[in-house]
Amino acid sequence: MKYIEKLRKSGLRPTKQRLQICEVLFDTERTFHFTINDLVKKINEKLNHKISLATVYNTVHAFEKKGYLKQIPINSNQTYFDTNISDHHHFYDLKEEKLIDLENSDVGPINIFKKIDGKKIKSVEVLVKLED
Amino acid sequence: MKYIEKLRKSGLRPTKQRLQICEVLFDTERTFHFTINDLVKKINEKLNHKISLATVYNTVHAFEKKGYLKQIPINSNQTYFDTNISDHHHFYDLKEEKLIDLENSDVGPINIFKKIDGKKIKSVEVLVKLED
DNA sequence: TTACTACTTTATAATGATTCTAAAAAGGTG
DNA sequence: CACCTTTTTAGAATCATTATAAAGTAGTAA
Ligand SMILES: [Mn+2]
Ligand SMILES: [Mn+2]
Ligand SMILES: [Zn+2]
Ligand SMILES: [Zn+2]
Repeated sequence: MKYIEKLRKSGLRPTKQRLQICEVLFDTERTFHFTINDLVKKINEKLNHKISLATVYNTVHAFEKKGYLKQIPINSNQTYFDTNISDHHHFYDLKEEKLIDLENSDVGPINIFKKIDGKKIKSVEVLVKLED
Repeated sequence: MKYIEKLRKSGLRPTKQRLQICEVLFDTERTFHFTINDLVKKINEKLNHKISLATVYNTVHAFEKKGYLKQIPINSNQTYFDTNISDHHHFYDLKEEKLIDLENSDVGPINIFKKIDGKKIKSVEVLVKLED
């Protein structure tokens, strides 16, 4: 399996559950945005059995910490994650409640003129809210 | 009181609780960011009695709907609000877990080249995460 | 293979922010 | 005041997320 090495390199044991979650998350044509609930549904569809909810949470957080997933800041009662870990921005369709990627070429360069002493910029994220 | 008219114009009855919350939120030198919990603490400090939690939630949401408060999208278990309703962006200090305003002059113009059919841009918000 | 240890999974309970409920209180109007 | 609507409130309910702790598994070295 191609994910075994990836997990080992990260210091994560390649367990059955983690490998199966890798398949659901990363064996896709396109990247996508999801909540934990979305992911549990995908797992139940793709596999014919369940992975415990605690494991799904644990795994997603482990993957996020290792940089294989990104969390998207958005006002929702649920946390949104992204399998697209490149630097990029988002549309948020308020009616559909769906995120849409804005690739870097879709957004002009962003200049931040203000500086805070002793702090470095870690990331710059743009959220563009869409209405009808 | 200066807030009575403001509330009346919005179709909100100027109740004692709403006026007191107005004082805590808007009788300040500077705008600020807060969670519901922060606000409850401020109310308990400024006034010598409590306003029920449900009323604080109701009022904040009513004010947000009327445009007197903004919600700031951020990854937190609590919802952050802003008394600065101008178009502006934010630093988020990851260690302090504090928002810092970026005025429009602190950020260069932002160009979004992508369009989605039938959708209009409602807002563009930049979140700049800071680390040490 | 076996034994050992650390890590992982799991069911379940706990937490905590937010929302709901429905009855009491207060505002607006005449 | 009398009437009606809106608002407040305490408390319960909801629900995403995290914690717990016992059972299972992976890695490793004898
Ligand atoms: Mn969802
Ligand atoms: Mn706070
Ligand atoms: Zn994305
Ligand atoms: Zn602000």
